[in-house]
Amino acid sequence: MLKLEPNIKKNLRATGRRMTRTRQAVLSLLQKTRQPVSATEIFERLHQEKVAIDLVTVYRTVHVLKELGLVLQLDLHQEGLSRYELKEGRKHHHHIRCQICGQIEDLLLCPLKKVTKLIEQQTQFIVDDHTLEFTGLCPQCQ
Amino acid sequence: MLKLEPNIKKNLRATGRRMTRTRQAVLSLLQKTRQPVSATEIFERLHQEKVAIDLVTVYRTVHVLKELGLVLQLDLHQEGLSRYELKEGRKHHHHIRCQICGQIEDLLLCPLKKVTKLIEQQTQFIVDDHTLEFTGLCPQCQ
DNA sequence: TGGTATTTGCAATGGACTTGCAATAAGAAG
DNA sequence: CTTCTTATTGCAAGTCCATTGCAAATACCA
Ligand SMILES: [Mn+2]
Ligand SMILES: [Mn+2]
Ligand SMILES: [Zn+2]
Ligand SMILES: [Zn+2]
Repeated sequence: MLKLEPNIKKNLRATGRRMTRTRQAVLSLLQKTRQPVSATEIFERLHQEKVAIDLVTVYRTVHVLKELGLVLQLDLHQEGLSRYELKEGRKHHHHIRCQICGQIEDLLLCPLKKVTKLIEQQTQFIVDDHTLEFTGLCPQCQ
Repeated sequence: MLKLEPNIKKNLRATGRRMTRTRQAVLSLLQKTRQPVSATEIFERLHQEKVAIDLVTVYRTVHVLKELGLVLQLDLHQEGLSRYELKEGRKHHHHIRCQICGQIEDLLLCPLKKVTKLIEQQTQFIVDDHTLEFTGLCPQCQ
C-alpha cells in the first residue's frame, strides 16, 4: 500500500513514537494529494473517506511528521493558514498560486544560490533559509 | 512635521475619508520606524507616547493606509502576524530576518525579473507578484 | 456654528492553532 | 494470546491575531 511505510515506522520507533491508524491515514492522504493541503483540508478529506480523526490529531500528526523531516510546512502569503506536503524525495522547490481559484503549482527551480552569497556579503548575516512564492492567474482563470 | 501629510490628506479626502488624530499618529510612528512594525507594536509604542488609541483602530488604520497604497503589509514566514511599513518612495525590495533576535533588515535588490518570465512560459500563469524573504543569523547573534 | 457622514472605542466574535487531561490503543514482554 | 506500560487520541477549553456590530464621538463642509 504505502512504500514509505516501513521506513517511516522505523523513523517513528527510533524516536520512541508509534505508527498508528491515524498517522497512516494522514500519510496516505498526503501521498494521494498533489497540492499542499491545510490541516482542515486533511480533516475534511479523511472524513469523506469515513476515517474518524479529530482536527487536533491532524495538527499533532503533521507536527510530528515535520519533526521527522517527512513533511514540509508552507505558509503561503496572506492565506492565514499553513499547508503541508510530503517531502519524500522531492528537492527544494517553490510555488505559484492563482489569486482567483487558489490552485497551487510547484516550480521546480530555485534562482537564489548566487543571490544568497551576495546577501551574506552585503549584510554580514549568515543566511539559513529563504521563502519564495509567486502569485498570479492560472491559465483557466485568465 | 510630516511632509507627507498634505498629500495623504488629499488621498484620504479623494476617497471620502478624513484625516484624523489617530491616523496622523500612526503615520507619524511609521515614519519614525525603520523596521516593519506589527499592529500590536504600533499600539504599544503609541501608548508609550501617551497617544490614546485602541488596537482595533490600529488595525483599521493600517488597512485604510494599505488601500491607499501608502503602506505595505508584510507577512514574514512563521511569525504568525502581519507587519507594516511606509511605502513612501521606497522601491520594491525584500527582507532578511534574524532567527534569534528577530531583527529585520531591508534587502535593496530583487533577483526575480528574469525568472518571472521563465515561469510564465513554463506554467502559462500570468505572474502578478511575488514574495521573497531570507532568514538567518545577524552579525550580533552569530 | 450646526448638521451629517465618517471614525472611534468597547465588547463580542471568528478562525487557526495549542494545551490539559482522562480514556484508548500500540506494541513489547511474557 | 494476554498483560502491562507508555504513547496517542478525543474532547473541551484556552490562546493569539484579527474582524465585526453598534452606539458615541468627531471631522469637516455648508
Ligand atoms: Mn510543492
Ligand atoms: Mn522594508
Ligand atoms: Zn529556493
Ligand atoms: Zn522582488
